[in-house]
Amino acid sequence: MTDRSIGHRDKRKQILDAAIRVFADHGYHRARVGDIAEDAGVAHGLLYHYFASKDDVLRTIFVENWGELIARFRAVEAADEPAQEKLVGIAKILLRTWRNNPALVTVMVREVARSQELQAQVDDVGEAFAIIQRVIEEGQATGMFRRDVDARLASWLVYGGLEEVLTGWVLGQLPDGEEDVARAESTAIEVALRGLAV
Amino acid sequence: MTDRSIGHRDKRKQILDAAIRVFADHGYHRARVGDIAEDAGVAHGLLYHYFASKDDVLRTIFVENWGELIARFRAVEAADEPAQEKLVGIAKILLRTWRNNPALVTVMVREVARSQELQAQVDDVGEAFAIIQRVIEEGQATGMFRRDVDARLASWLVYGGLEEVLTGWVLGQLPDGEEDVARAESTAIEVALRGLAV
Amino acid sequence: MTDRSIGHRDKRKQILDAAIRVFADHGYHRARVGDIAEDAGVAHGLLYHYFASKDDVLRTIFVENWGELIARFRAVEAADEPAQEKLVGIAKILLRTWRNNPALVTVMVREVARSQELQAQVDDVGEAFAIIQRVIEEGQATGMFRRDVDARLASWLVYGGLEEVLTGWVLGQLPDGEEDVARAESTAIEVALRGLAV
Amino acid sequence: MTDRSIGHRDKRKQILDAAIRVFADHGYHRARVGDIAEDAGVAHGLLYHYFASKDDVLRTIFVENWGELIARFRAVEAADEPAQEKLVGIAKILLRTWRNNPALVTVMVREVARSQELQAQVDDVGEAFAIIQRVIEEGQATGMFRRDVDARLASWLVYGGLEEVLTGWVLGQLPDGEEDVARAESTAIEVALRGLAV
DNA sequence: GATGAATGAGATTTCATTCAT
DNA sequence: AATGAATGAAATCTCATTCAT
Repeated sequence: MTDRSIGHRDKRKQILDAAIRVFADHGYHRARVGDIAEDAGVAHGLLYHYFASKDDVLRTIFVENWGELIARFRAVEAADEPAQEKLVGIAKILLRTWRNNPALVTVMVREVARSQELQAQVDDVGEAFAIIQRVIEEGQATGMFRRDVDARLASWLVYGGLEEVLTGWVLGQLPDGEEDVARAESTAIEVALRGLAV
Repeated sequence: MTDRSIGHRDKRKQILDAAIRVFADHGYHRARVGDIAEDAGVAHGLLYHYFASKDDVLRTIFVENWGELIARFRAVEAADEPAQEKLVGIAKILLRTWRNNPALVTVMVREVARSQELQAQVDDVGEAFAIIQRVIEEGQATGMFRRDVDARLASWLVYGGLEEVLTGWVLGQLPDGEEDVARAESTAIEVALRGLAV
Repeated sequence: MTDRSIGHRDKRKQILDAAIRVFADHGYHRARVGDIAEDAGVAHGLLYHYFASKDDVLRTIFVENWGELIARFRAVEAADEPAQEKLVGIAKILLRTWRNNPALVTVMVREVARSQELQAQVDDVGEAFAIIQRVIEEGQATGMFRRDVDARLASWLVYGGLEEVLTGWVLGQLPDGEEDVARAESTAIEVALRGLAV
Repeated sequence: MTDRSIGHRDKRKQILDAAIRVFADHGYHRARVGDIAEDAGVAHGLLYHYFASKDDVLRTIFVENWGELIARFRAVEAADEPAQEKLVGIAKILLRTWRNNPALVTVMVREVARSQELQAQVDDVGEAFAIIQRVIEEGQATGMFRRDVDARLASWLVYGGLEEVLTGWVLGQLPDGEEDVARAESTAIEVALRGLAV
C-alpha cells in the first residue's frame, strides 16, 4: 500500500522533473509530451493521469516551485533585520537556487516569468516583486535607501539585474563555477545596495 | 501610382512589420503564417518568396533590428563623452525604443531573449554586452567607476535591469505613459550610476 | 471480438494494402495520404505511427514484396533441376504474380521501376538479375545455353521481356484473362529458351 | 527579324532540352517548373509563353520525339528487306537513340512509356508495338518466324527486352561504352531472332 | 495505474500558374 | 518576348489528447 502510494508520487515526480529538463532544453512550445514521457521513462499517456494537459504541467512546475521561493522571500521579509540585509537575503535566495537546480531556474526565467497567460493565472508572480518593493520601501522609511527612487520601479530593476545574471548562466555566457556564483552574488548585492543607498 | 510608389521591396517590409505585430500579439508559436500574411495584406505564399520559413522571419526581425540597436550603441561608445554620459546614452536608447516601437520590443524581449539558438546564431548579441562592458571599464580607468566590480558581470546587471523594465512595460505591469518612461529612465540611470560610482 | 481478432499489427497491414490499391489506381504522386488512410479505414495520422512518411510507405511496399519475390527466386535457383527448368520457374513466378495481386504488380512496375533512388537503396534489386544471370551461366556451363551470349546482358533482356508483358497487362494493352496469362507464359518461356538455346 | 524569330525557336528549344534533362534527373513529378527554367537560363514565366502547362511540356517532348522514332520505324518497315533484317533495323534504332540522347530516352522510357494518361492521349504509342508486331507477322507469313507464337505478345517481349537494356544503361547498371552498346545490340538481336526463328 | 495505438484539428510549406510591367 | 512578384489550392506531417485494454 505504502509502496503503491509512493509509486504514485514517484511517477508524478519523475514526470515533473523530466518536464523541467525538457522545457529547459527545448523551450515549452518545442517540447513534446512524448519527449517528457521518454525522459521520465513512462508512457506518454500516463502524463494525462497526473496532469490535465501539457500546459498544466508547466503551471504545476511554476506553482509548486515559485510558491517555495515566495515562502522563503516572505521569511526574509518577516525577519528582524535592516532592509539592506533583507535585500541581500533575497538576492542570495534567487541566485543560489541556480546552483541547486539550473534547469528549474531556466524554465522559471524563460517560460514563466515572460508569459502573460501564466502571470495572469497566478497571483504569486507579482508577489515576488511586491516583496522586493516592500523591502525597499522599508529601507526608504528607515532612511537607509534614497527616497527619490520609485520603489516599484526599483524592484524591477533589481530583480531584472539578478535574473539577467541567471540568464547569463543559463546561456553559458557567464561563468557559473562555485566561486563565480559567490562573486556574482556579492557584486550584484553591492551594486544594488549602493545604487539605492542614500 | 500608389502601387508604383510602394515598389517591390516594400512587400518584404510589410510582411516583416506585420510579423512583428502578430508575434507581439499572439507570441511566435501561436502566430500563424496566415495571420502574418493577412495582416500584411498579401497571400501567405509570398512570405516564402522573401523568407525561407516562419522561423527565418523571426530571425530576420532579430538580426535587422538588433543590428540597428548595436549601431546606435557603437555611436554612443565612440562619442567624446565621459563614461557616465555614455552609460546614460545607452540606457536612453534601450528604454526609448519602447515608445518608438512597443511591438518590436515585445517580440525582442519575449521571443528572442527566450531562444538560445537565435542568440547563438548572431554575434551581435554578445556585442551589446561587450559595449556596455567597455564603457564600464573606461569609467573604471578614468576613475569614475569603482574598480572592485567585475565589468563583465556589471554589464549583465545593468542590461538586465533595463530589460526588465522593458518587460514590465511589455507585460503591462509597469506604467508606461510618457512621464513614466521619462521617470524610469532617470531612476534607472541614477541607480546604475550610483551603484557603480566610486 | 472481431476487433480483437484483427489485432495490432493488422492496421499496419491494412494501411500497406490500401496504399498498394491507391498507388495502383492514382499513381504515387497523385495519391494522397488521406486517400490511403480512408481506404484503410483509419485516421491518416496512424500512417505516421507505422511509417516515417508517404515515401516510406512506398519503400516498404517495395522492400517487403521484392524480398518475397527474391526468396522464391532463390528457392527455384537452389532446386535440383536443369537450368532450363529454373528459367521456366522464374518466369512463372514473375508472370503469375499478376493474377495474384495485380495492384501490387502495377505499383512495382509503374512506381518502383521508375525510381532510381528506390532501386539504389535496396540491394535486392540487383539480386533478381543476378539470380537470372547465374541460372543462365549454369545453363551455359552444362551446355544447354549458347556461350557466345553475355549472361549479364541476357538476364536483362529476359527480365525486360517479362516485365513488359506485365506492363502490357497493367496498362490494359494486352489481354490478361486466365488463358491469356497461361499462353503468355508459355510463349515468353519458349521465346526466351529458344533465344538462348544452343 | 530573323534574329528575333531564331530567338523564339532558341528559347523554346532551350526550355525543351532543359526539361528533358530535368525530367530525366528527377522524374516528371519531382521536377519543378523553376528547375527547368533555371536549367534553360530563362525566367520560369516564359515557359508559359511557349507551353500551356508543365504537362504540356512533357507531352511535347513525347510527341516531337516519339514521332521521329515512329517515322524511322516506318521507314524500316517499308524497306524491301526480309523481316529478320527489319527487326534488326528496329532494334538498332531503339538502342542507338540512347547514345545520341540518353536523357531523352530516360524520359521516354520512364515517364512516357509507363504513363496511362499520355498513352491514352497519343495514338502513336501503340504504333511502335504495332509496327514490331506487323514485322513479326510478316516473318511468320514468309516462314522465317515460328507461327505458334502470338505476334502481338512477341512484340511486347522484344520491345521489353530492348527497353530493359536501355533502363540498365539509364540506371548505370549495365556498361554503356561504345563497344558495350554494339555488343548489346548484336546480343539482343541474336537472342530475339533465335527466339522467334523456326 | 499504466500503456501505446488511434485520432484528427491544424499548421507549415510547396509550387504550378497568372499577370502587371 | 521576357521577367519574376504574387497568388492560393492542395498536400504532408505533427503532436496533444483520448481511450480500450
